Amino acid sequence: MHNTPSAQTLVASTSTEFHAHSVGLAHPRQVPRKAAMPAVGMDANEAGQALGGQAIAEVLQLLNDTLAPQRRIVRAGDVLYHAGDRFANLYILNTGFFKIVNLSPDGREQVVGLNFRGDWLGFDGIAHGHYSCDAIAMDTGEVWIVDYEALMAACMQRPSLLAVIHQAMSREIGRDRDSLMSVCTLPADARVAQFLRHWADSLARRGMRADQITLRMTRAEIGNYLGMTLETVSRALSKLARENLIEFAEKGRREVRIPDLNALSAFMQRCLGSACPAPTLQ
Amino acid sequence: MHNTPSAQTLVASTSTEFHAHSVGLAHPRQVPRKAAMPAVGMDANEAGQALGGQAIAEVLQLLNDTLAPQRRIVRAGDVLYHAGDRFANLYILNTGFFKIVNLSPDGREQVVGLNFRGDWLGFDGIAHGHYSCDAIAMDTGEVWIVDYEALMAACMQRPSLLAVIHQAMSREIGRDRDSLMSVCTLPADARVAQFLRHWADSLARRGMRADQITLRMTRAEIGNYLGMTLETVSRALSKLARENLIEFAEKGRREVRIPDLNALSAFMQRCLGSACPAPTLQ
DNA sequence: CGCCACTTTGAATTAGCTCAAATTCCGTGG
DNA sequence: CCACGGAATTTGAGCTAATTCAAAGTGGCG
Repeated sequence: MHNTPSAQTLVASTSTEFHAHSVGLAHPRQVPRKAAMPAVGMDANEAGQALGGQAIAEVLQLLNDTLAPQRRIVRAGDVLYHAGDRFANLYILNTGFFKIVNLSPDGREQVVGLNFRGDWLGFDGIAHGHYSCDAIAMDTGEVWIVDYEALMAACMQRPSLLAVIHQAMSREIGRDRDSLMSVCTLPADARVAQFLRHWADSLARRGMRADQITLRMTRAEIGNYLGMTLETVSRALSKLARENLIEFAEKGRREVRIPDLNALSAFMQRCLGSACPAPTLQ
Repeated sequence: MHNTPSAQTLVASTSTEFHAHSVGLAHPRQVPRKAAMPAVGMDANEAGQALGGQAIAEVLQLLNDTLAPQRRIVRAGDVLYHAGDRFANLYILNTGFFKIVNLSPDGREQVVGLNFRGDWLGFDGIAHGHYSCDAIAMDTGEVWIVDYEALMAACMQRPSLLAVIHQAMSREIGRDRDSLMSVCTLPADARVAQFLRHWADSLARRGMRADQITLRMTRAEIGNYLGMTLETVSRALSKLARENLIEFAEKGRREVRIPDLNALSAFMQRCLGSACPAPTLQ
């Protein structure tokens, strides 16, 4: 792998393209060795991975009540914060979609996260007092701005608020690790399938329809996020369409219908199976 | 890429075997217990990256004073917690060395993190009330066990303690994202070079000698962590040795001397350069 | 209507994987 | 102390998934 950052530019961070957001990797997490697996029907991982729509609403409510955060409307391409900016705020995404882009000194650029409604942004800035990546809106949306110091002060009064934040950070850590696992262990086709599945799950969890998703990123951005070239993304999508696992809307290739989510997961497994006899790791 | 989880097993997760490095005894281990090693001569570059040895000592001191955490001695192969275990504690690594392994339901296994003295373990469990990965000792060491609830209670009294924890979580997020970027944007050779560089920097930051590192993982484990096969790791290391960027100890190939860290970084850049004209990713 | 960015698809190339064999290590037991 | 055996490592030789290069197709928008 290793797709060179070069030529095929990631397009547009700041471009005007319409939004995008996330999906990441969803995939089913471990069957907890000894555990109580929750939520039926939904991916184990995803089940707890994030709060459901209801919970998100509650958190937003709580924040609104305790801190009356400032609002900010963003449009596609707007940069909420830049790598290197002084850290002062955390942000909560009320509507819209963001991508998180890591930058290396030598010019490499990597999409390391995609965020949906209810997600927090800016945790990366706490460690060093400066954000370590760019947060870029991929669509029109609204973020709530929370002063970190004020938030901490509020937390001292309300432990439940603190718990909410810790859960959000913990979830972020889990998501990032899942991303790494996907990139390291899945072949390209499976990664794309999982990407779609994750996106759909993310929408579903928030109460939005999951059978009809609008990719808010170019093939180049998806490829960057998944660690492959835009051509490979395109080929993978074409293959999925050929096998009727997805359908493109009549016009434009950004709208994707997913008739059967489970079929997508099955495809993923098939990709894996066709190369690995029997793990038995450990 | 996509190295199949199959055949080449990752060795040992849950096993109790001493696996590996029995080498453990015969080499320069980390600094003694409570020595507050000052970390002189550390890499300027890395200085701000994370807490230095001094800061780590202070944090340990603070924790010791406020919570008198329980201690646990671990030996190579010991599992601190399993994916699925009920979350109750966070852990701080006082001495030793851990790997964090993510598991997927279908048997894939992915090393998603490596931890050194001063690092926290267990944040991944906060989100869902269950740990989402395995934490496995790779050498003899000591961890301090901190009851999460008690820690939160203590934080309500001491905001500075809370800040410490948030910084640790934030750093973890940053590290994970850097890993993803490495895997996605660097060719195999560069990834191995960066891995060594990172390891050395981690040691230096903690006041240990960085020119002489003992890899406590098999080639298979390193490969898994870096998203490549063990053969590729081996070839990359051989290449680095051929170019005199590293030297193996007379006996055994687990001990690596790094004459010049900057040369390693230069090598990395060279790997990149030899394939990419000019980014300009805007 | 026409430009431009995005996408698709094909063909050639290659980094990294798979398979295989030889070598070195290291722990164990005689 | 040395021989034996399993595990880890190295190295070579194909093979292949994914990349690179190239060209044609499509859609959105001024």
